[in-house]
Order: sequence, then C-alpha cells, then structure tokens
Amino acid sequence: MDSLSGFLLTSGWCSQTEIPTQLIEKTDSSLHYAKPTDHSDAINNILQFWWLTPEGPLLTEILSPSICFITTENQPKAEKLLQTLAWPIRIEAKDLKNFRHQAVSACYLPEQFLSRWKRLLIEHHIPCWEHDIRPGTRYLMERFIYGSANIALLDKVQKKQYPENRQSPDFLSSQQVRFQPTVTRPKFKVWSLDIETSMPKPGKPDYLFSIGVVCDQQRWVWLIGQPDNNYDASQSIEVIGCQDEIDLLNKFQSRLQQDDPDLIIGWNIIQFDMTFLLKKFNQYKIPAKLGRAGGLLKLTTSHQFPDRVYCYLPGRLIIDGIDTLKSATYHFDSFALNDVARNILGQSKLLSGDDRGGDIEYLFHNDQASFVNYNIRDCQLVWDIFDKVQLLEFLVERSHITGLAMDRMGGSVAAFENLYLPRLHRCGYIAPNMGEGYQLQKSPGGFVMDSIPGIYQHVLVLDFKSLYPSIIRTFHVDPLALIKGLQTEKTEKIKNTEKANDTDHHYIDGYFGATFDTKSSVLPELIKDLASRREKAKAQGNQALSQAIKIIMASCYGVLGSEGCRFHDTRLSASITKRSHQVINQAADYIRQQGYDVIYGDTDSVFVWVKKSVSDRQADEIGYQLVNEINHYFQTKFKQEFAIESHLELEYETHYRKFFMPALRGTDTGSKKRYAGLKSISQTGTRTLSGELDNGQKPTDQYEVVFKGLEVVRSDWTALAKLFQKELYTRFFNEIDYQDWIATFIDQCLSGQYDDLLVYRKRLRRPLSDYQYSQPPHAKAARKYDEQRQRQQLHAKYDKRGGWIEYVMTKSGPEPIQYQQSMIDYTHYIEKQLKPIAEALLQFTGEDFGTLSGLQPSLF
DNA sequence: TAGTTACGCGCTCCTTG
DNA sequence: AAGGAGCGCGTAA
Repeated sequence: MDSLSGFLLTSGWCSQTEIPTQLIEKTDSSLHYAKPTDHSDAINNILQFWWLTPEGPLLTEILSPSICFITTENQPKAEKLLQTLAWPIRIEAKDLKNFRHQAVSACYLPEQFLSRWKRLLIEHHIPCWEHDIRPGTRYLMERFIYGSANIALLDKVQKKQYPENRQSPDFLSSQQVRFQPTVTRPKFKVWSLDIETSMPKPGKPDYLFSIGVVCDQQRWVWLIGQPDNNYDASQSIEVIGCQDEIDLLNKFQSRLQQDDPDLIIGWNIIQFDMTFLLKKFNQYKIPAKLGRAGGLLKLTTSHQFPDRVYCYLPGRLIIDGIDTLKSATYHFDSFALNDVARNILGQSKLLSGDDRGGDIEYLFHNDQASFVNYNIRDCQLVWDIFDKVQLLEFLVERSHITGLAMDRMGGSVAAFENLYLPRLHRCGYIAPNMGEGYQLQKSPGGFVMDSIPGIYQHVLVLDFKSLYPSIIRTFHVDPLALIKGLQTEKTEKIKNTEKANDTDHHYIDGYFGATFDTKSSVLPELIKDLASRREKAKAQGNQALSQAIKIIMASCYGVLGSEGCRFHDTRLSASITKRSHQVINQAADYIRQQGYDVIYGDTDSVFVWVKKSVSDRQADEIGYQLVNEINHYFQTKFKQEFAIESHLELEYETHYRKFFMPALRGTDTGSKKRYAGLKSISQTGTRTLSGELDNGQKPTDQYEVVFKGLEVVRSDWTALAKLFQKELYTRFFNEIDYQDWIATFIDQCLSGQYDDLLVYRKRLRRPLSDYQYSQPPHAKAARKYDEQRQRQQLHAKYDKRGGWIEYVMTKSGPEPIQYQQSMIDYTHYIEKQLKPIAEALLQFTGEDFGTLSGLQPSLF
C-alpha cells in the first residue's frame, strides 16, 4: 500500500455523534459517519489531522479515545458509578504507576464525556490524572510524531472535492492510516494578507475598505469601488473592484478556496485582520468558510487573557509575524511593522512608498493608486521579513523538535510535556497533576557575584555553555529519577541496607532533600539527544533548527520551576540552581588560585582580570588554557565525588581590552548586571535568527564598545542620554578627549540642537486607573493624553489596557508629545539624563561633572 | 492555549525631625 | 529637609 510523507498543518477532533459542520452540506454520503455499532467503538473521538504532502493536502480521520487515569484501587468504585449511567467509558488496569507508586487504570472515553466524568470522580473523591491531555496531542506524541509523519495509507485514498465550489482543488482523505516518525520539510503555499479599514470612531461603524494579498506569483487587492486602472504597471497588482462589503467578502473567500494556500501570514493578523473579517462575515451572516473542505474560521479567547484571540481553521494555518518573532526570541523596542521592517530589512527598503501621504481613509477616497500600493506594501514587508529571518523554517523545525503546531505561540510547558510524557510512560509511570510537587521552599535563581567596580584593562569572560541543561544531564536532575530515588531511599531505610553495596543502582543527592536515581531518568537522555542534534544542525548550517533546539533546551529548567507545569517541584529547580552556585564559585576559586582576579560573575559566567598587560593573542591563550583546565578539573572532581561524568563546558567567550564596572549610583559598592567593555569586532556573517553568526568569529583590528544593562540598552532612557553615553564611553576607551567634548555637548543641548532626542518612551503595563499608589511621570503624561483626547471627543487610550506613552519633560512636568504645550525643561535633561551617566564614569577618573560641564552650580 | 530569578534606578509617598 | 520603603519598568542571564 502507498505511503506519503506529510507535515502536520492542523489537528482537531469531533465526536462521532455530531457530524462536523463542514460536512453537513455534502452530497457525497460517503463522508457521513456511520453510527457506532457497538459500545466499544463509542469511546472514540474522530481525530482530524490535515497534512501537507507531496501529493497535496491530506485529511486523515482516526478513531481514538480520550484517556485519563485513576488508581486501580479506585477502579471498582468508579465502575460502580458507571453502572447507573449509560456513559461510553471503559476502564482497564494498566501496567503503569503514578508518582506515588500506586498502580493505575486507564479510563477510555470520548472527549465530550471527559469533563463530566472528571467532575463525577472528584465528587466521589477519586483522583484522576492526565485528563487535560487533548486526544490529538496524545495520539501523536505517544507515537513520537513531531511535526512530520510518514503516513501509511491502508485503504484506498479518496480524492475529495468540495461540491459547492467546483473550482476548488482536490484533497486526499483517508480513514485507515498508520503514522511513523519522519522529517519532511514541505514547500508551503503562502499568502501574506493585510486588510485596510476605516479609522474606528466612537459611535460610528467600522468599514472594510480592502483586502490585499501577496503570494509567490501574484498580488491581489479586493477593494470597494471601481478600479480606476491608474496603477503602476511594474507593480503588477490585480485590483478587483467590489460593489460592497458583501461582494468583497464573497470574492475574497472564493479566491481563497480556489488558490488554496496552506499558510496565511500577516502582522497582528489574528488580533486584528481575522477578528475584523469574522465580524464582517457574521454581520452579513455569511459562513466564514476559509478553511479546507469548507471548514469554518473559529476565533476563541482565553479564559485568563480575555483580550487575547486564538484562531482555528481546519487545514490552514494563520501565522502572525509579531508573535513568531517573539517566539524566536527576537526583541524590538517597537513591533510596529515599519519599525521591525527598518530593523530587519534595512532602511533602503522603505524609501519607496514609505510616504503615507495622509491617512488611509483619505487615500481610499481620493488616491486609489496610492491606496492600493500602500495595502500591498504592507503585505510585501511581512513577506520579506518572514523570508529574511526564515521564520517559517524556524516554525517547521520547532514543530519537529517539540511537536507544537506551527501556529502555537508560547507553549514551553506544552513542548516539554510533548517530549517528556511518552518517554515517562515507556518507563512505566504516568504524570502527576499540577501542584503535586514539593513547594514548601522556594528555589533560588542564578548566583550573581558582588562586583569589584573600576576601570580595567584585559578582562576575560568565561561562561558555561548551556549551564542548566548540562547540570540536568550531569547530575541527573529529573522528575522520574527523583521519585525513584526517594522511593529507594525509603525502602532501603526499612530494609536497613547499605546504599553503597548496591551495585546496580547509583544515586546522586540534589538539594532540598532530593535524591536522583541515575538508572531511571528521562531528561538527561533527552538533553543529550537534543544537544547532539543541535551540533549536527550547526554543522549542516541549519540555523533555524539549531535555534529551535536552543530554545527548548533552555526552557527545560524554566518549566520545572513554573507552577504551571505538572512536573513543578522546587527540589528539581533548586537541584539545578543551587548546584550552579556551587559550580560557579568553584570555577572562580580555581581562577583565583591561578593568580588572576575574578571581578564579577552572573549565573553562568566569570569575569577574569588578567592583571597584566597582554596582547590579544596572549589573552586568548590565557582564556583557552583556563577553560581547558577548569573543564578537566570538574571532570576529575565529579568522577571522584559522585562517580559521574561531567558535561559542563566552560567556554572562553570574550576578551575585553578595556572594561568598566560601575558602582551603584551614589556609592562605592560594585554594581551588578551593568557594565561596558571594549572588544574587537567579530566578522559579521549574515544575520539570521537571533543575530547569531553564520560563520566563525574572526577577530579584526576593529574595536567596539559593548554595553550591558547600562542606559544605552534601556528603552526607557532618551535618545539623548544614549547618544551621550555611547560617545562618552567610546571616547574614554579609545583615549580621545572627552572632557571638552562634555562641555560642548551640553552647550549644544541647551541650544536646542538635540530637541528631537528628548522623548521618553515607556509602557503603562496596567490600565491608567490602576496607578493608585503613586503617579509616576509616564502615568501623568498618559493622563494628560487621555484628557486631551476626551476634549476632542475621541476614545481614551490608556484607561482600559495601558500601552505605550511618549512624553517630554517640560517646565510644567511631563507632557505627551502629541499634545506638548510647555517649554522643554533642559535643566531636567542635563541633571537627570546626562549627569548621572557622566558621573558613573567620572567617579573613577577623579573628575567632576559640574566642573567639566562648565555650568555654574547656581544654574541648577 | 502557564518558562525562571536577580537586580538597578528613577520616582513618589510617607515618616521623622 | 532627609531618608527609607516600595512601586514600576526594563534588563541580565
């Protein structure tokens, strides 16, 4: 029989008793599901997976139940409950135990009965486990299907066509399949979509003006009105005029079904575009059949974040660029499309067509050609960003590593569980519920050393590569290893046997009373596997895969320390962090014994002051020698103390030719998490995911100043302060005059030369009304903003959800830049933005800001 | 549709004198 | 007036 390799697009389920919405109108009776004939079949759900295969889209429909577990001890009690009910639930004793080492039985039932079954069990004080694992997720993970599958087709594949839409393409459908893990990297058909609407005004309805789409070959704009055919031919945009919103929705929908894209990408596309479109579909009572086989667009909101919208569309994925960049660990001060495009694509891209020339509404009514270009330009920018950063490639690889759907954002806990649960089950255990772990003591975080402030020459930074994962691997920190270790400890106490005599088992003590059984662990092997796959990906130049693995590895510690994870247990997280304290202190001690000073360290790094003048080459030699020795030191030490192999890897990361560690403001105490240094610029490769370099680091004789934690890297300091600090440090490190320059800079500032750099930009993280305790400047500015808006009879901006505020400091206090009325308070900027920056450094040169600035103290 | 803790700094508000 | 507590934000790792 045939088999196909497929990449999972969407996964859903429905019950056998309800016929899926999209099949109701079908004339082809073969797709109606036969009523279950016997009771054993009634426990099943219909799992619907849409795959992309080389033959096109494939829908597989599989009968499989939902599962939860109870103790076998409770099974008779549970079965008794069932006797009076005609619920399709089967209970079977399994060769599995829970984390309390009790034998468990599995309940098989359809998803729609799960919550009432769970409720009934709880009412009768019968605890149950793993009831929150969705059946589709469980089906795939238990078969180790992550993202891709080799799909064996056991029956004749049906070619399906959607009857009401004759032009729509065929898709394959099969109900008899078998999956095997594989890796396939599909060629998606992608649409980049952006809609234009009227500006929302209080009491006025919103109008849909147009929908723009860019794909591989074509560009379309559906707009309301007659196309005036006055377009730039080189843009080759097909403009489709529509009579009204209904006509527009229908034409758009019909083209979507016909062109049949796999992915639809956009900018804030779910929260805005899809939400708006669905509202319009609902307004005109048109079913939003935007999915495959006529599947309906479904938007839901989260219980916890009512503002957040989630989207489900059978057979197609809707993927947001902002969310995806964030999940690939990108960060920008502003995620506005223009700002991100400027950052990623470079300035030049925007020069053509950046001129908005009035707002969209004006263009729509008066300048159709510009309007159309504008609409398409945004689609194109999104397309180019996805392309440049390889966002889709990243999402595909993430799916292959974690099993998360491509459109699933966040989900660290889900990713961890996808990997951990099936392996745990193979070891004979089921997972605990949330809150079952130890949490009487709080687990500490990373260790941050007290720093020795000052100006240095030749500081080396050594840091442990993936410290937490390597500790997990080395010390067998693992949920299963923990409960097995503790169990053995208990029984051995009873038997009063010597642990040391037991040659089959080997235990490592953790912290907070933890003991790990090295023979029964899951995570260390998982980490080992991920690490080796990452090395392989790097060697093959698969940046996206390497990045995806890095993220999942780093999150392994995070989820164990998170109360939202069922494996949360502070004995686990503390066994990682407290061990890291020990490791970093031992490394620092070793370095001191070699005659060097350790002036600082944070979590996984040590800053080594060489204390003598060295060339770059000599510095590198010292760095490499230290890391080699220390790695060897730990290997020997751990072998002796614990009889384990060390997987710690200290790396020589940076040589700072010059280095500055500031003091806490107004004191002589060394600061933490803030420093600057001068280092040689590495050869820059193509910037891809998260700015890692494609090629190796090749030092040149160019130097750059690196800032960590200081004002330069803080988005809530003004551009003025950042410019000042950057130039000051650059001059200082390069031994260029800074004394006279400071005075000049202040003069220029006072003369208004930097007036465009005075804006503060900050977020109100909560609604304005929540600022009860105090009124910080940004809240004052936001209040003034909303007051002005109210006067102009516009919506208040900050009362419901906070948001970004931009303000300047004037003689009458902070004022939003949109409504600035008073004069700039230059004294404020010099005193509060420039002076503290200068003094942090001048404190160590023995100079005085007041003197250098040339200003009379009386002025202030 | 749940990754973590540690930290600095500007600011406001409140206590103390 | 001076100083400390605590808030709010953004950052390091």
